[in-house]
Amino acid sequence: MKKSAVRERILKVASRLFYEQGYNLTGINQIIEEADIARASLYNHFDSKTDLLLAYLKEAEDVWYKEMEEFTANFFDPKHKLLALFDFRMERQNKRGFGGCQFIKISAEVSRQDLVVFDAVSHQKSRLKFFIDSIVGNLPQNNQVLSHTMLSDALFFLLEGATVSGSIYKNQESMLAAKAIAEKLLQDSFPQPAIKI
Amino acid sequence: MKKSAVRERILKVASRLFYEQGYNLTGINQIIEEADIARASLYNHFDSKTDLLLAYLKEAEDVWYKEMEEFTANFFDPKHKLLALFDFRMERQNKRGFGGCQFIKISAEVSRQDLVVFDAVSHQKSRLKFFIDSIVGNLPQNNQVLSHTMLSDALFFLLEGATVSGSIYKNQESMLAAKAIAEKLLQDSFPQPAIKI
DNA sequence: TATTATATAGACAAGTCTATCTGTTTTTAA
DNA sequence: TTAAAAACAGATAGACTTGTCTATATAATA
Repeated sequence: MKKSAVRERILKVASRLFYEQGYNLTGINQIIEEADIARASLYNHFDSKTDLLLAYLKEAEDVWYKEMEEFTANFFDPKHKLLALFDFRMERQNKRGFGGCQFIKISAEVSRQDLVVFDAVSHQKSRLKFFIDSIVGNLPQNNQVLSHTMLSDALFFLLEGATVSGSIYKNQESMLAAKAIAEKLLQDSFPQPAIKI
Repeated sequence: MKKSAVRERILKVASRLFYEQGYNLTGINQIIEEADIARASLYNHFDSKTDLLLAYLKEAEDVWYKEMEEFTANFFDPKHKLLALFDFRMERQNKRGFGGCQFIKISAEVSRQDLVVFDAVSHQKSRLKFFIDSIVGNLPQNNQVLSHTMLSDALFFLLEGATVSGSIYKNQESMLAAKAIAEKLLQDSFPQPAIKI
């Protein structure tokens, strides 16, 4: 079940262009030109531009999740594993010139009625949220300021908010600030004071 | 200095279409059709489609900020004023079918090199951030879990993250969760225990 | 009332877009 | 070596894009 090299080249070029200049601003002509393949080859591997978009989203999710798991696998302590998520996204955004989240970007480019695309996007987000939930579940029971449910939500929103903010200001300050907040939220609070009355 | 009614009609229709179906998926033809004006009239009031986009962003920022200030003006206590921000955005997103933030959406649709557009977007975000900063400054000095600087960042990221998340899942649960977190963060913590040693 | 500004309709240019099709060449596999 | 599969180049359809232009009609103003 070896995958076609042509197909992979198309997908690679399309992924880069969709991310860097937007889906709607990327034409089929540019893709076949930069991938250096025949027009018919593209339509042989993908039914339509929409089909190519869906393949891009699927591929992007697989790669994103795999890389994220690899990155955070170095950390065993739940607290540091969660904090590593901020480093992961910061590093990624640094590499990609602060273009923002691939999935959020696409969801902003397609029609609201495009349920298939929104499904693909929300699928990726739910997967990240589920990952966070599971790590938070391994934290010591409610030693934090927030309940586990709220902490999980908070970390998710901080990651998303900082990614978007960073993509607007084109810098990593947002993510650094978000990580600092997360660190505070993950701190043990209200330690029983070792005071004898 | 009365503004042209035609200009306003163009801007109103363009605003709706840009938001609901995206900037790139909205053609000049559809705008003049739905605004029921002549093509030449559009190009008399706006130099180009890009010019119309910039006018849209400016108008959107003015309206957004005005409505936000009106909404939160009912609250004097800084804590409740800050929490009202979450209600404001939730109400707005409810009305607009959870289409997400107007400014983030546009930033995802234009080329990265489009600095004029990115300036307009970051201007609106900075204005919101500044507003939050000023209210947080009125809170009792560091009675919260987070320092004022971090609290301000946290509230901003929670708002942005929850807006984006809500626009993907098309529901208000994200904003409700974000508000609940904000409530916790705004709570006075570490009250000096009335315990005598 | 005469003049100027603003609106109208609609043709048109010049280009882009996605997708299909024909026919040829190269690669793969039996 | 031969047959099938997959790549190629490139023309073409047909619809759509932004922006310009001409010419006419309406509305505001002096």
